[in-house]
Amino acid sequence: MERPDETGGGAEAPTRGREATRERILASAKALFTSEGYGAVSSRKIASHAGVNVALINRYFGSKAGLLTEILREDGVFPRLIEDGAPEDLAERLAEHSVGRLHGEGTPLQLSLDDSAGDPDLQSVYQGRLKNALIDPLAVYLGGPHARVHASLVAAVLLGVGRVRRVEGATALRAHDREQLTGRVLALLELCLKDFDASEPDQD
Amino acid sequence: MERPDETGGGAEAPTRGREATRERILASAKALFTSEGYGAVSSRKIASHAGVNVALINRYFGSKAGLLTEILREDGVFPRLIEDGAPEDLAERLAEHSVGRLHGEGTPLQLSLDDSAGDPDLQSVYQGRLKNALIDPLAVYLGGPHARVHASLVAAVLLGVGRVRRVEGATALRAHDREQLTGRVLALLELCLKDFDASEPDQD
DNA sequence: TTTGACAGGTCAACAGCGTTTACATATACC
DNA sequence: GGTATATGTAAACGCTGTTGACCTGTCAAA
Repeated sequence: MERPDETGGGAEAPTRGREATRERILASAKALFTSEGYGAVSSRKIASHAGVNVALINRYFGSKAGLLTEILREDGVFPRLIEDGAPEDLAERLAEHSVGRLHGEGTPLQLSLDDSAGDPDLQSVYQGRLKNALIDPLAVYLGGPHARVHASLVAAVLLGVGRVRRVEGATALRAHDREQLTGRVLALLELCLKDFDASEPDQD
Repeated sequence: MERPDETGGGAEAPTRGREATRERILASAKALFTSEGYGAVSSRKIASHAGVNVALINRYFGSKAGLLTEILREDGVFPRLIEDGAPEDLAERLAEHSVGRLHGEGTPLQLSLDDSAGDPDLQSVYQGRLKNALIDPLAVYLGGPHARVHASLVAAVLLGVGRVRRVEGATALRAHDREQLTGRVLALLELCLKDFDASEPDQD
C-alpha cells in the first residue's frame, strides 16, 4: 500500500502496472476471442481494445499463442472430465459431454474457439492440452498393460466426433435421437476401453 | 504446329504459354508441398521454383488455396475407398487404411499434407472433401433410414484416429500390435454401422 | 507492311500480420 | 537528488497473400 494511488487523485490514468495491464490484455483478448474467434482477432486489435501498446502482448505473454495458452489455462476451458466423478461413470460422462457439444453446449469461449480450431496456433495448443489433459491422465487412470492404447482410442473417438461436428455442422448427428446417439457413442468408448486379451482370447 | 519452335532455335526460353506455365506451377507446388508442407511454402517460393512470376499463381489459380485445391483434385489424394472394392469388405478396408496411415503408409504428398493439416486453407479444403468424398457417398452407399448418422460416425472414427496420430505421433498406437489394433478399429467401425434398431431392440 | 488487339508476363506496391528493437518515461530505492 | 529499473511507446522489420498498372511478344486484319 506504499504506492500512492494516483499522483494527485486523477482517476482516469490507465492504471500503469504489470498486473493491471496483464489483466487488461487477458480480459480484452478473452472477450474478443469469444465474440470473433481467434484468427479474426489481431494482436493490434487486442491491444487497441485493451488501451495498451501492441508490444506489451509480446512482453507479457511472449506471443499471441502464449496469450491464448494463458487464457485457456486460467479459464479451465478443458473440463476435468476424468478426475471429477465416479470412475465407473467415466465412459458415460465422456459420451454425454461429447454429444452435448454436438448440441451446442459449452461456454461461449469454448464454442467460439471450436470454430477457430483450424488455426495452427490453436492446433498446437490443443495438441498439448489433449496429451496433458486427456490422454496422459486417462492412461494413468486406466492403468493396465495397454493403457496408452486405450486412452488414445478414446481420444480418437472424442476428437473425431468433435471434428465431424465442425466439418459439416454434423447436421445428421444433431438431428438424430440424442439418447440413442449417446448410447452409441458410449458403446464406442467402451469398446475402446475393452481389454485386448478379453476380446481376442486366443491371442497370447 | 504452325508455331515456330523458338524464334531462331534458342533452346532455353522458358516455354511461354498458358498450359505450360500452369503445369510448371502445379509441378513446383506439388514438389514443394510434398517436401516442405503447405504452410511452409510461400507463393513467392513456388513462383521462384517454377521460374515464374508470383502474380501468375493468382492469375491461374485465383489464390494459393485454389492452387492446392487443383493439386488435390488432379492428384486424387483422397482414395476412393468406398467405391473400389467389395461392399462387404468396406469396414475392413477403411480400418486397414486408417491403421496403415498410422504406420506411415500413403503417398509422400498425403503424408506431408497431414503434417500441415492445421492450416486453415487445408482445413477448409479437407472439410469439403470429407463431405463430398467420404460422408456423402458413404451415406448413399449404406442407404437405410439413418445412413447419414452411420456415415458421420464412421467419419468420426477415421478422422479421430488420424488426428490422434498427428497430435502425439500416436506412439502408443503405432507400438501396439498392428493386427490387434486393426481388429479393434474394425470393431469400432462395425459398431458405427450397426443398425440402431438392432442394437436397442427394446426401443420402439 | 503497317496497325491494332490481346493473351501472357512482369514489376512494384498494398494492406495486413506477428514480432522486435531502440527509445522515452515513470517509479522506487539509495 | 540522483540513479537504476521497471513499464510503456513508436517505429520499424520481414514476412504473408494479393492486386493493379504496365510491358511485350504474337497473331490477325487492313
